[in-house]
Amino acid sequence: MDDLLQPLNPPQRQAVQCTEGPLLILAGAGSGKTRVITYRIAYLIRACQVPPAQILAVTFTNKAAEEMRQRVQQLLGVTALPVWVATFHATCAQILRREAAVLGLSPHFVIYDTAEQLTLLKQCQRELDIDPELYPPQSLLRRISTLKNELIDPEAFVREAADFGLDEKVARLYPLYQRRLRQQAAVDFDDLLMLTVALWQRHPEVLARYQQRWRYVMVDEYQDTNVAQYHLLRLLTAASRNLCVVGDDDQSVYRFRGANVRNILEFERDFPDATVIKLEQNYRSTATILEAANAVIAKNPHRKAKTLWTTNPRGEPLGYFCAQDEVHEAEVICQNLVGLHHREGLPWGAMAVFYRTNAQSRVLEDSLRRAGVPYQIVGALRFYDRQEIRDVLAYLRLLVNPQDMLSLRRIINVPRRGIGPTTWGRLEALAEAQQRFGLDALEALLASGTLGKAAQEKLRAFAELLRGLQAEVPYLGVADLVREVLARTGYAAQLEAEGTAEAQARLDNLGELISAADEFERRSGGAGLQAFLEQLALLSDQDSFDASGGAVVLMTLHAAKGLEFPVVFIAGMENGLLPHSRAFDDPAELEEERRLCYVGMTRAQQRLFLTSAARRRVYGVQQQHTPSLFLADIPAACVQDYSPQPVLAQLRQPWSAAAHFPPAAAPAAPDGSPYAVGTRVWHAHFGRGVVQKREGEGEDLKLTVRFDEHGVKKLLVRFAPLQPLPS
DNA sequence: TTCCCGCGGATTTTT
DNA sequence: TCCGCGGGAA
Repeated sequence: MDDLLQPLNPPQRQAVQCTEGPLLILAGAGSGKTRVITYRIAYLIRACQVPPAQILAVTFTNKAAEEMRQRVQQLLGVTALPVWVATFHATCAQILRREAAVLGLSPHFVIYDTAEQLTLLKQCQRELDIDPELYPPQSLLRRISTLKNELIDPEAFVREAADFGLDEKVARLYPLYQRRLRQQAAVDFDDLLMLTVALWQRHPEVLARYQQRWRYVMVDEYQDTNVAQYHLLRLLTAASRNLCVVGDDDQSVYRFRGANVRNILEFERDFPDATVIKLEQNYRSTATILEAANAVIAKNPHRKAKTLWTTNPRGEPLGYFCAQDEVHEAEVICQNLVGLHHREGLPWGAMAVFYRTNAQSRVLEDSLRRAGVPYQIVGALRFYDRQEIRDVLAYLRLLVNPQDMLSLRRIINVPRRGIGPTTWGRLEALAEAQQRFGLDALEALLASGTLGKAAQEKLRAFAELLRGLQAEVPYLGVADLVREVLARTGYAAQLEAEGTAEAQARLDNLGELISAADEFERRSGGAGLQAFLEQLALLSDQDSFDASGGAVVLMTLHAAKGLEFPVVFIAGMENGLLPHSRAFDDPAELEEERRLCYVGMTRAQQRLFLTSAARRRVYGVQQQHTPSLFLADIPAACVQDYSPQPVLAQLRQPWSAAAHFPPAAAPAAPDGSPYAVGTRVWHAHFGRGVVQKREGEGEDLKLTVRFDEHGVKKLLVRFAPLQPLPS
């Protein structure tokens, strides 16, 4: 057994051998945390004789899960292993399907993604006559999502919600939204977690089954868990107490999604008998890269004390370049990629470019394409978000769950079959009146004889089409079902008839969908349509990343978490972008931006390049940007400034305004007045704020301002004691 | 019912 | 800048 643990350093070995009771592994970037988890699983099985089926390992992405399984199997020299390795969401989805009956949920429920949630919420909003201008659906949905992540169900919220403002609206919307979900046998991402917690809390006998089934629980990326996930873990391990969590508070970057750093910071309070092990030796990066990253993250208050060190060589200094604008920036990055590839023989796939926002990828893409550099973008326009794919998937979902009104609505007139809003309105009214949904409602409508002759005939043909497809489900594989849908609905024929390049691209994408279905069938041993759809719904952006590909990788800093590359570029190192402009209002947000920067820097093994642009087009508007304040924290000895006019030295001066204030100057609106959207302002009563919106002009200029302390106000410039802040 | 046009809002990050 | 939605006309 000792030979199994041979490759581990002392703290790693200690972590692996500490198998009983609560265990917190604080694993710094590049300290071999994945290795510790995989060895720990192998050790439990081989040395402690734990049956593999009693082990649960939770990861953040499906990809990470798959990799972990492979590695454990490799360690143990087996080709299959009944260890449960999956994401929280996938695990909960499985549990909910199995236990659906107890909750009064259909076991064939569909999982709605963000776009579908938004569609449904907008419907509810219209129904309740809540003005989308005053209450943007996005904000309402975010609020509901937060509530779910905090395990506050509609009933509870209605009891405690404020009776004014956004929450008053949410208190009306949330119950309706939830009711609509259930009517069509749908759940959203957050429901997966919230419902599983509810299931376990209300049905101790069900919980007991899972407690016995999974006696050893391991969680990766614990810093990114939210309240719901925290409760899931507490419930599940209440009896065994064998909970091992691995994480790094410095890499917590999903606060906006409800992730709660508290979980990791207070693990020791939650589990007073917990063992805590720190992994502080970094095996990934050069000493220079590590020193630079350490210096950046050191500025954050509220961290667990931790000092990463390495025995790796110092390596090259970091490179920094301040470009004129974003096009120039992209070109410089591109030239360097080409240089590294041709002069130093680095494979394209060894290099990655990170950025803060997806919008930044476009300019980079243009440059790379022109230069003939092969690249892959991770997560930008997801394959499964394409219209044609979503259309076909809507058909497939309807076959599994005929109650799904959202999918029905999506495809009832796609391709065109002359069924318009009037008929749909009838269907919706009937659904509400008779509480019958989806195909069921459709057939009730047909039977009611209230439709006109033409509408009746069209609808009948459509219902027949769906019933026909439904009858095929038990007999056909997933790929064949996709082919059937494409053929029988006339979807493929319509695209072929179009004959445009765009239509051809869509057809190609659909071909790829068929391949994906084929692949799924092979790998899953014919698991069926429902499993296929579920896998797609829970796919993450990172899952599309092909590590073996010989292409430069482009992705957001968030997507980069957990990966590593010999060479890393971080573009857009500017105040307003990294840190993002919306983070300047809130110290906690600013800390998160710093962590994001740290995550990006620590992905690099050999070389790290940082770039910024002095001017940048945002929504087609030119903006002046100052270099990121994070750059000032990198020790001078670690970085070389290659800019035509070096700026780093100046940035490090403590009196440098750029290091403390975000935008360069108060931007002026096209009409020359000083209150452009985004301008920071000072109000005699409300204090500091940011202009959100302008209405009217001249004398009547009205501003919507979000104040740091007093929320959103509408002000008439003529009367308000207001002045723009210069920077 | 469908198509077209014009306007407004978005862009932070995502299981 | 671009996309999506809503409203109005054919």
